[in-house]
Amino acid sequence: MMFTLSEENYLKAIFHLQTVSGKGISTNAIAKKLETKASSVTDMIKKLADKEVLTYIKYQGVSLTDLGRKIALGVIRKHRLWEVFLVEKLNFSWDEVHDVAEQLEHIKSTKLINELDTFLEFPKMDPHGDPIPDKEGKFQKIEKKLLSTLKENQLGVCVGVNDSSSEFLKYLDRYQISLGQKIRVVSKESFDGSVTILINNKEMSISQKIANNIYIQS
Amino acid sequence: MMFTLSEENYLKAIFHLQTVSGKGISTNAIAKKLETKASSVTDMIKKLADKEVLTYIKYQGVSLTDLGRKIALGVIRKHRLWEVFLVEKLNFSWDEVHDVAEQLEHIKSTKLINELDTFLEFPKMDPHGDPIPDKEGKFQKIEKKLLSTLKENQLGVCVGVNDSSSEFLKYLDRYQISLGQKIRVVSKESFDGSVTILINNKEMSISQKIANNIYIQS
DNA sequence: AAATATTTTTAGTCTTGACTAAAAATTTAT
DNA sequence: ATAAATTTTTAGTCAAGACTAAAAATATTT
Repeated sequence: MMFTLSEENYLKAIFHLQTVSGKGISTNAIAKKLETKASSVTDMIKKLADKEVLTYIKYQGVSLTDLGRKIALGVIRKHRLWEVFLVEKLNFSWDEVHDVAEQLEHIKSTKLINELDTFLEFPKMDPHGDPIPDKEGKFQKIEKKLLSTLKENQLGVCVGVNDSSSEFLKYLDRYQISLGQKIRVVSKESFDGSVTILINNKEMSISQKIANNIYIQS
Repeated sequence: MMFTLSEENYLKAIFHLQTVSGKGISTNAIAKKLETKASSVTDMIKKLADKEVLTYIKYQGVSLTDLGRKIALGVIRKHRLWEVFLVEKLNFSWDEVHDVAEQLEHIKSTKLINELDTFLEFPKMDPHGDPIPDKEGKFQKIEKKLLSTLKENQLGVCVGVNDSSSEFLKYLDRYQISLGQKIRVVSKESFDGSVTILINNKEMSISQKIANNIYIQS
């Protein structure tokens, strides 16, 4: 069975939504994620249900089948391996890889992706700290929590980001926040949720929105 | 100006046809090359003429403009660089690269292709001996002739192939013919055009069709 | 120079994946 | 529990890129 670029993007979007919410995914949520209209989503999920990659009950959202999950994980594996390639071999920075990887993830060739995996020496993480599924779709879940959940005086290490947009990543670069960076919470402001942190012995304040998009292991 | 995957394939096909025939390229020739119908070609060349990448006069075929030529060369550059990558870094053999490169050539990112070029150390040839255009679209034309044009007792080196199909390349592998291989013409059969050649001190006979698809420098 | 054959274009249709507008179903609020 | 708001689906369009069948133009024969 073959899947088009659009179909793969739908499966990936639904997979990501599913790992967050657990429940059946609403038409609207998919539309929002893919920046399209709900009516387009209805059209597509009917087609995907026919292909047995998801189950769909009118007015009740969708849920991936095992096959759908497998295909989504295949696309995610490709996306993340290409990101590693771009950063490690082609001098891309972590804020430049997303758009190109979005294209490369749709290249069809099993040999290509497995040889790429070998060439890169089987990386377990992409440049944003997200796990790379293996051939079978298995990946390690790492223990992580949002920076915003740390208490005052707690210390942690940045292990990932929740937002991989170029704007956000550039912001992090400016504040010297990268994967592996040690971060200590100095104080938290209950008024606006902003957090004062200590990085490389420098104190700085970041907004709640930022703190909600940085994953920490502590 | 942005070009779709289909548009790029048309430009590439017309470019290749143009380098052989010199003249205006007929609708039928394009249809044959792209394995599509003449009517589809007419539709597309109208659109490409609107975009000013080719000139088109009804019933008289088409010819690329400088812009069209530039875009075609960009796609060819990408195709050939990816082929080098696949062979040199990912253990592909020369008969396995074509289909994957056909996909990769449409990835849009100037940084990607120029960094890839750097990573590969600016190769001048792809795995089939075809020249790789540089950023400006310039490439070296090498002196080469068909094996079938060599005279008896002449010696030459294989520098390219005219047919990059997997079947043909696998045939060459079986007969130990690869780029750089020294080949001596022992005798030629005027009856069917077949050629007896000497490779690694072994004599073998190849058909005219094969001899017409191997490029030699002598 | 007709007649015939070939090539090319036109006209109309199809599929994919999107869209808008309106109808139907479901939720939320009163 | 009914009204109002929201979500989802249906119905009808549209553009890209392909197709078939037929018409028009060009080439080739005789």
